[in-house]
Amino acid sequence: MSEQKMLPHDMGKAICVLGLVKGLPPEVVGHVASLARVDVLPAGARVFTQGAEVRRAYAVLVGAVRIRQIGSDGAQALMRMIAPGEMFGTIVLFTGEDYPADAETAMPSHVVSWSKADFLALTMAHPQIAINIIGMVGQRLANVQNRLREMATQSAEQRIAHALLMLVEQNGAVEGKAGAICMPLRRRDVAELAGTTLHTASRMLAAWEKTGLLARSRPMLVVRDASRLRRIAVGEPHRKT
Amino acid sequence: MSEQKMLPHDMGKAICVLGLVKGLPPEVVGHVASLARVDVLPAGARVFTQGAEVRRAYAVLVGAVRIRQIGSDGAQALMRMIAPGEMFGTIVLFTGEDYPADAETAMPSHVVSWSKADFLALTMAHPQIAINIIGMVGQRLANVQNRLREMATQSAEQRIAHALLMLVEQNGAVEGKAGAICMPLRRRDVAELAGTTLHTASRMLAAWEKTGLLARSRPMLVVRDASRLRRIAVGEPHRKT
DNA sequence: CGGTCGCTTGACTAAGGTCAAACGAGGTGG
DNA sequence: CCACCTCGTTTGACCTTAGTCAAGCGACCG
Repeated sequence: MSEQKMLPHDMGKAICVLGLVKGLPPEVVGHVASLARVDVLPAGARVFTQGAEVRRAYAVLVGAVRIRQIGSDGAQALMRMIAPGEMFGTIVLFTGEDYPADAETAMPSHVVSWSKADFLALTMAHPQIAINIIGMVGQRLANVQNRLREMATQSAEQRIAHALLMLVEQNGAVEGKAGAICMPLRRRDVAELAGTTLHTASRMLAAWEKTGLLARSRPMLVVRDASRLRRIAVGEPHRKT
Repeated sequence: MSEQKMLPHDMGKAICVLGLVKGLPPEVVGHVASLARVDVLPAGARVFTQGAEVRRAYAVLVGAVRIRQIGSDGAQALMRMIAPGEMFGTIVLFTGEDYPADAETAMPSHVVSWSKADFLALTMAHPQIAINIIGMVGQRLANVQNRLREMATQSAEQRIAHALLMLVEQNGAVEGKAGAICMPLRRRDVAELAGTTLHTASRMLAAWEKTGLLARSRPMLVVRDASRLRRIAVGEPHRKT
């Protein structure tokens, strides 16, 4: 795993993008930054492995990370894509369990991390950090619960639409009705995000590309008409009750 | 909403069952208890409503509470059943959003609660409480993520089996291979938990009752053979990849 | 005793998963 | 520079799961 330290003042700036340190005085941010380690990773590098003991908490500075969970039966689900500025593998530090998923870079990335001991100490020392973490995980929880409900009640088409919309929001690169998803996204990724098969996802996306709803700029996707996609996402009810 | 205060020393004892106050000195537990309110509610009472402003954090002392989310299309999903000793409507206090779901009693219940201001103040004053909350929500998140993966990859039969197993674990009333689910559970509840329809759930449960895997003691269910149910839950793979 | 609510059951259907095969682009080595 | 190999994708044909529609039953409550 290739790794390097940034200069302190660079770190301070880089760290600021994290919600983690919101509301903290600059000197504390500096302290948080001083404890951080930065790894520069190629695409496809494993950051941590499902079932492994938790040693560090992570965040993405540049690039993207795939968080994938594998069931005991071997079935895979893509829990989330991590965009720059987001943390991952953090909450599990507080539950004492092992990593519940695999994390691997989806493209060349810079990943910052803290040791478990340092991170726990920071949390105890600065209640504001704890509050920030609760807020972050609260939003994650709300997000996952929404996906759970969608998964339970909506059609494959709607779920795929929702997955794309989520990715667009997450990446923020929106202009007008269009929004780019700034990370490599394979059909299989979309399928696992939406809880469907590679084949169904491929058919659906191909159809949408045909109607100009989507465009592809090689490994990335561009949503050309977000409002139409949103209409599909809430679509006409397919189930009753 | 019928409501009453318990005597202080009773509250202290009752509050102790909550993971919230784990590791706290007795006098702090007493303080937490002194700020609590207890409501005695009949079955079917609304505790809070999806979309309403967050004012209080809750826990169940006796009884059971259904947490149900309704999508914009009207589709309903049962996010969780709350058993005695568990908290609900708590995390959202820290995210500043509205309640993301409805909460209503599934049977006559005693519900304890704290005001938002009190609860936040407690959290700031005692980092250990914040840590406990992160631990709780972390486990919730892990649980929901597991359900999400199951929802995405498993058959209706497996998901229903998982839902029942989860409820048995949650209620702890296990003896040998059998485990009672100590709360009223309608077919519809099981269906919404497992992300399937009333009809499919009914068929499945009826079949399992026929083979002696399950038994029904009026509004509750008893799992007669947990190991067989577990075998169904992990069942032979229905999907590839 | 009647009404409501929850449950059961059967017949039908369609969404979407499975199986199979082939294509295209990108990278590598001869 | 081309041949080849691999990985991701596309597409078609088929079939199963489970959702939909439609009744009817039984139990509990007022």
